[in-house]
Amino acid sequence: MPTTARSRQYWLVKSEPEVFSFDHLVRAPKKTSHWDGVRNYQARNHMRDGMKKGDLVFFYHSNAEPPAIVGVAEVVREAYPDSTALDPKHDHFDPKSKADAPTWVMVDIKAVEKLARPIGLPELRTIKGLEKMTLLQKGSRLSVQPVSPDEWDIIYEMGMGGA
DNA sequence: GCCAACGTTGGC
DNA sequence: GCCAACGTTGGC
Repeated sequence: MPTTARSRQYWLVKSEPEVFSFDHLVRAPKKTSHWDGVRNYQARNHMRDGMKKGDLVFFYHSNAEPPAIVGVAEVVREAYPDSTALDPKHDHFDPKSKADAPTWVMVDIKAVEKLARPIGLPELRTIKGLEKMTLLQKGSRLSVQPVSPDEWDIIYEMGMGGA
């Protein structure tokens, strides 16, 4: 099997809707925004090493009532340096990150579609087949996390009201 | 607003 | 290298 063959991967990103909601993304120019401000190494690694153009992303609203998966986005640009880490005036400035060796990266994501029905966290917890989903693990705070194809299919089907 | 869980920092 | 203290995340 050719090693270049690689099927699309799936992800989930969290955002507080008060700060940046899925609707913000939909209304952004070209429905696209950089996903900056990630300051966690594991999340950074997922963006830097895992996210490829064409991968699909669930957009999750944290600190919402209820917290919920609300939309689908697509990776349209792969990891590049997060300029907000290099700007001393920026909230997300990180003095340890250097311009010639940036610690933090961002990707660009584009809104694809809003779920016909948001799938709230309490409901997700009841779905068979999602027991191992990273989002649902106790104490899980990872803001960029992988989603398995099976998990993706289950949630997408529920959200788009098929069946 | 509370607080449990997590990640990071820094003293030793 | 350990680990206590601290800051943050994010559900409730």
